[in-house]
Amino acid sequence: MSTPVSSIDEPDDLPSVRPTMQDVANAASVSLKTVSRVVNNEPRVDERTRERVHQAIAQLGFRRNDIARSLRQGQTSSTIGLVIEDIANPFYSSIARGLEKVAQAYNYMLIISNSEENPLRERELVNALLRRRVEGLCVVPAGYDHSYLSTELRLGTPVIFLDRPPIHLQTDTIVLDNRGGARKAIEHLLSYGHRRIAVIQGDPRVYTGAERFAGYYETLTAHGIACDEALIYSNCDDAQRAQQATRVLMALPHPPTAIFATSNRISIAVLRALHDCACQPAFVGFDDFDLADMLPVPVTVVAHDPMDIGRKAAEVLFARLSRTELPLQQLVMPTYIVVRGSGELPPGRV
Amino acid sequence: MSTPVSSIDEPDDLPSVRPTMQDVANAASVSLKTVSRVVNNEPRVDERTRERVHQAIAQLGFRRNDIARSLRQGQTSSTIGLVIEDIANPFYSSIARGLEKVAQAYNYMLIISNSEENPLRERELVNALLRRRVEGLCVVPAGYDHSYLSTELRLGTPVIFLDRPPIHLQTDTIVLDNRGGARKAIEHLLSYGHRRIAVIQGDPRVYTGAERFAGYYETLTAHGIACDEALIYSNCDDAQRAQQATRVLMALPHPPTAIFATSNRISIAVLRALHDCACQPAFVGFDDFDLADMLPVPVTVVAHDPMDIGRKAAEVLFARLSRTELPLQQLVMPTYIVVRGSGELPPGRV
DNA sequence: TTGTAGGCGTTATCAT
DNA sequence: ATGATAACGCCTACAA
Repeated sequence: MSTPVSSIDEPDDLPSVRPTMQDVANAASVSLKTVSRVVNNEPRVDERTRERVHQAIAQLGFRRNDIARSLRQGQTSSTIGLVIEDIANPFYSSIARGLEKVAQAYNYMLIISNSEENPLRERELVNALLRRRVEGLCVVPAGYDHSYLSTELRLGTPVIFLDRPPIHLQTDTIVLDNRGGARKAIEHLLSYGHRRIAVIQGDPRVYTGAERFAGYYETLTAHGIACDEALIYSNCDDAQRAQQATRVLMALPHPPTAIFATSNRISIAVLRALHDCACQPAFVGFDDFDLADMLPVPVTVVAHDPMDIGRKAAEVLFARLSRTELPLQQLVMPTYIVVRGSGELPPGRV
Repeated sequence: MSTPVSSIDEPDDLPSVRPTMQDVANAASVSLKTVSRVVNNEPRVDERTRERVHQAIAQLGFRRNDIARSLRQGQTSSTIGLVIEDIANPFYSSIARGLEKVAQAYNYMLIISNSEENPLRERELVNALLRRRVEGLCVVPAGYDHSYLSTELRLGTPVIFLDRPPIHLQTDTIVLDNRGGARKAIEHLLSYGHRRIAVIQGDPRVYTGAERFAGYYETLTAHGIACDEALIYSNCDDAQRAQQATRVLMALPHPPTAIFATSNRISIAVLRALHDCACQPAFVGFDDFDLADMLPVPVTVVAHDPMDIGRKAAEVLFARLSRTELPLQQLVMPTYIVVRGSGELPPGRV
């Protein structure tokens, strides 16, 4: 073995510790401030000095520490936080994409974290993001009390709620026209002669579901149709339960002639159940999904543009960050029926 | 109007600037260090002092600045970076989910950025993440030269390549068994008697596509079947082109009896085209997708577990972060055939 | 139990 | 054109 005097373990003579501006300054025989000038492309640096500094930077593998940089007052972390239920869900990943697209244009980065629909985790994640000094926050809330954010709002951090409004807190919000979408779905089915329309929904306490159910209920009532309790199934976010509900519904002595599913995941479960039993009621689902047009009976849905939610949220957020005067935003994004076949099946064929 | 002496614009007397530990210390009449102790739950603080500090914290809305905290040597940013092509693509969002799941267990956060398959942007994003001192990096590379990361590796930042290996760089890599998956697909079709098997692929320079095509080519050759150039379509990542290729293929005087699509997106485009024309060759696609089992002819695919790629990547990454001795990782994740119907159609029905 | 001094890596300010 | 010095908000080390 050779003399283990030096702690250098690389074949070249480069140290394996992360270099700082001071290291670069030493290597280039200039002051730290000159390195800072070069790194930040400030003017008034001699060309030869600049060149020398650049060489030292390349040789040492120096990279400006943006964390230290952001510590200086006025400097920003250029980071925004997003809290969602599950990034693997296409609805949320589209929102994230829309957000990130705008963020990239502003040279901001996006920290994404998954609450898994757990109020406690939501709050922990929000706090963790704020401790990291994200400059703005987008939240798809899982909890039922967001007053814990009021101080943060007062301190100037823009917080935008997506898909569901905040509770006990006033801040910018972007939601879908859930109720209107459901109304359109039910009116569509009514216009094809359906009178016994079942609904399969998830947790009725979740805002979106509650609104969609309200749209269902209101519309039937408005058309003078009494809701048959036997046709209402709740807490079917789980695919198993949605399928079971579908089977029970279709086995009723007087089954529904149409089914309305209040979400993507429920729709797919219901369609699977209908696929297995041989019955074919009319069907409309809330949320569009891939290949809906390719199924044996193409699926009519209430669609919307999730990526646009993210984009709009980002626009509001960056407007706030740039201190643009802006009233409280309460945006409602449109929903619309996409007619494909399943929603136009006539009644009386079950 | 009352005297506008104070700059306070809130009804209460709370300042609207973000408080620091010093502010809390002043409010509680203790030293900064005592506040630090309370904030970090250190022992040896008098209960009454602790209480007073907690009150000041609550009143001022103090939140520890983790950016400043991480500046102290030895402290970490507890952040990892992920560079992918597009988070809205379910394959990548599943990877992200797997990663984030493990990261959350370690109390790390995940910064996600989209390269949009642009090598330049990939590099910019990687650099931006490193400037933010992410402690580790996961990259689905778009570029063709990753030597720019060698210095960073030497400095100790774990970098893991996902789905595609790095070029001109040695580092941990997790890819799918692309070639083996393609081989299984082709052997499956061969076992059902197919001899004219077309392939529709994307950019042949992209690693995954190249491997999958190689698997196709090798397997045919190994079985003594000469590849018919007329049955090979490349650069069909665009849905339009994939559909066009399918139509041209099926209009050949001697059309293929089976089609192999090398990706998710291509599969869906091909199936759409086949849906329109009335022909029904056997079909196997690489990548599974939602509702593949619900299409009129359920779709046989080469499947894998994207979330597991993310999980495994995170495990390797955190092992490296904890300085666990670990040889260079070159993981190959398994792929397997999911038999559903479309891949078992016999030849001679076109 | 509590406090003081110094430094993390950068930028702002002011001097030379 | 270049440099010295003082922050930024926090934690470590040590002292009282």
